[in-house]
Amino acid sequence: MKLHFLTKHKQTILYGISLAVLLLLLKWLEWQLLIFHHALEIYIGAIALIFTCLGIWLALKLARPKVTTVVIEKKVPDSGDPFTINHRELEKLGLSNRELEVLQLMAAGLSNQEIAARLFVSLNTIKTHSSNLFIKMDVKRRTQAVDMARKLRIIP
Amino acid sequence: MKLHFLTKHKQTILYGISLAVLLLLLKWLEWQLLIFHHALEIYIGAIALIFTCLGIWLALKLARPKVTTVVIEKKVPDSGDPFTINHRELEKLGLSNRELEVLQLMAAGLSNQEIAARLFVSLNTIKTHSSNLFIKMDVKRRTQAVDMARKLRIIP
DNA sequence: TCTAAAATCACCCTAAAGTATGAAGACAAT
DNA sequence: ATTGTCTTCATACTTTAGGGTGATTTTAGA
Repeated sequence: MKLHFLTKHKQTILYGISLAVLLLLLKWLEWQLLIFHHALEIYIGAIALIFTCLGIWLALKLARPKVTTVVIEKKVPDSGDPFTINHRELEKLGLSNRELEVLQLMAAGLSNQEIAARLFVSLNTIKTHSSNLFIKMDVKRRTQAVDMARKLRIIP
Repeated sequence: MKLHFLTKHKQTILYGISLAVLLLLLKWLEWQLLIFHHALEIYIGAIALIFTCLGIWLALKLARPKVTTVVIEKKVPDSGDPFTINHRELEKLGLSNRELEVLQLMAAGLSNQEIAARLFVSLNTIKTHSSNLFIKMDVKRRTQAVDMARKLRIIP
């Protein structure tokens, strides 16, 4: 039981010991201060330095690592079919017809102005559609939207 | 030049100002110490606390975030072609290494600002690279460039 | 060593993209 | 009839992209 406790909390115990050593060091520094009365600035500086390092160390040790999810497409050899639309992903996004059209024209490299002309609507309409589809796809830019759409096989 | 310096080093300047404020605070604390002579422990404690926080803050701000990558494999029907770079087309375009890098990051949906950060160069540099590659590829926009690059099999 | 291409950066300016908000008509479902 | 979504459009504003120019520094080759 005791041994298990030791092994399990080895980390914590080590931290505790380190802290104790640190406090001893501070006490020693304080004692030094009594001898060299004009070393206050040095003492303060040392304290600052030590605790800055402590803070950095704490942050690095304890901060939870950021988790990023990366979708990697595993290619599966498949017969001839070059491209089939992934209807499941498409429905999951909830894009409307018009938004999908705009997305496809974006992927072809058209500007909003050109898309508007192609679809016989105003530039503002295209901006609205694009903004909405960016929100639905959770992206910030058209290039991201196109990239994601390709990865999800929504567009060729 | 000056304005750009201000905007680019805004972060750094803010850090500097924060540090200055912190030092002022310390001076003030020191002055307090002269009045309440028995507050040394409190003073030291405050220093320790402040600099621990500073350390934590520094670490969180400046340390590159640890990234744990969670890979989710996603099966995608593939036409048996595992993408081979078309070196002939690539040479025909005459893109430089850096320009190709920028193009690839564009295709991943990054903004010029993000590309600059990724490649550790300035925004202006990325703009220059992108302009040059647009000329070489004879396109007008990044979206067109990405589309053409995919069609020419220069990027996946 | 000299040179040409590549890479870097800055400044100014315009164009395009994107954000936020509001609104109105069409149309299907309840 | 009311509700909700889609589509359309506008206005105002901010941010990003892109064009043009000029410059310095690296780097690789003749």
